[in-house]
Amino acid sequence: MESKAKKMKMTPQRAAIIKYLEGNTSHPSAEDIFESVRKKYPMISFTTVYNTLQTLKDRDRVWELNIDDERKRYDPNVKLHHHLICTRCKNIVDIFMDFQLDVPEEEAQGYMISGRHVEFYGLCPKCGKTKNRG
Amino acid sequence: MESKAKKMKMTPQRAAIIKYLEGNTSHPSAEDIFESVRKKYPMISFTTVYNTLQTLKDRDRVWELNIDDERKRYDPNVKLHHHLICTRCKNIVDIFMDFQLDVPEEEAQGYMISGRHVEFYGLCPKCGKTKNRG
DNA sequence: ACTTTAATATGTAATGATTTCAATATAACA
DNA sequence: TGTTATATTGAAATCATTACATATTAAAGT
Repeated sequence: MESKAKKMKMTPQRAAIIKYLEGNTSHPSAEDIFESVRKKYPMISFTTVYNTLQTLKDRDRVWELNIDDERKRYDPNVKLHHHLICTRCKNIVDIFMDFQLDVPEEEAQGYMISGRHVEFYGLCPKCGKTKNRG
Repeated sequence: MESKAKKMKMTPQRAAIIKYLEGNTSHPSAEDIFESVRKKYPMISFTTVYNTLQTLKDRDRVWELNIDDERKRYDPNVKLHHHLICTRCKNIVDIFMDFQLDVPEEEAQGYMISGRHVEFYGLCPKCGKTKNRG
């Protein structure tokens, strides 16, 4: 059984992926990670990227975001925060605000709520300026 | 150019899809819609389901949700509300609460925010009871 | 009712992200 | 240094969704 504490075997590929993610606020996709790590490890495979992401997810070291409708995005910051995505270019930024998000019993319909995430949609400064082109 | 007001041609297939969606709070996937409508219209194609959903989206008559990491889900209720998903069985229920979700200028980083959506994660009553099986 | 026409339905093929699989390689630890 | 469980790789498979070409039809006007 997987657990957060379980040690993970370190490999150069994993180290490179972890290093790329460390402090990264760009919310990269698997492909972004692959392309970046590939510069240093040309032989790395997509499967390794996905495997490593799964391993990190299992250990709560990375957060898989579904906010982008085209692909999954990954966030190494697993502390509670929220996101704002540009609906045009899909750029994502962090929102560190502590919203009051309590759901009254009767609204929760018997669910045991364990997580909450606010998604904001809008246009980034760049896309906001070029609304009518592209 | 598409617009919310633009009339859409009505066909039996579309009528069936719309009827299925009307008042539907199950947040169906495209496949759910396809399987349901197929009972009455065995010849309907998946493409028609997706085309119709696109048409309805363009007219803001349906909301495409990315909350389920496996597939897109559709909600005919386009009035602002939020969602709670069971992380095990992916059942989704509506949360009608008016949270205060204002983002201060400096947090918005120049984005023009146009939408907001709170996603809650948890276990539904049924899955909560069977945590350790399956 | 009949025509016209743009919009829609269909089936099939293509796409793109993600997963599976079998064979090979290697980190960790005795 | 040898053993072994775990990771890496590349190729193929899967699954949701989209694109495309052809046939059909709703809608609007005659």
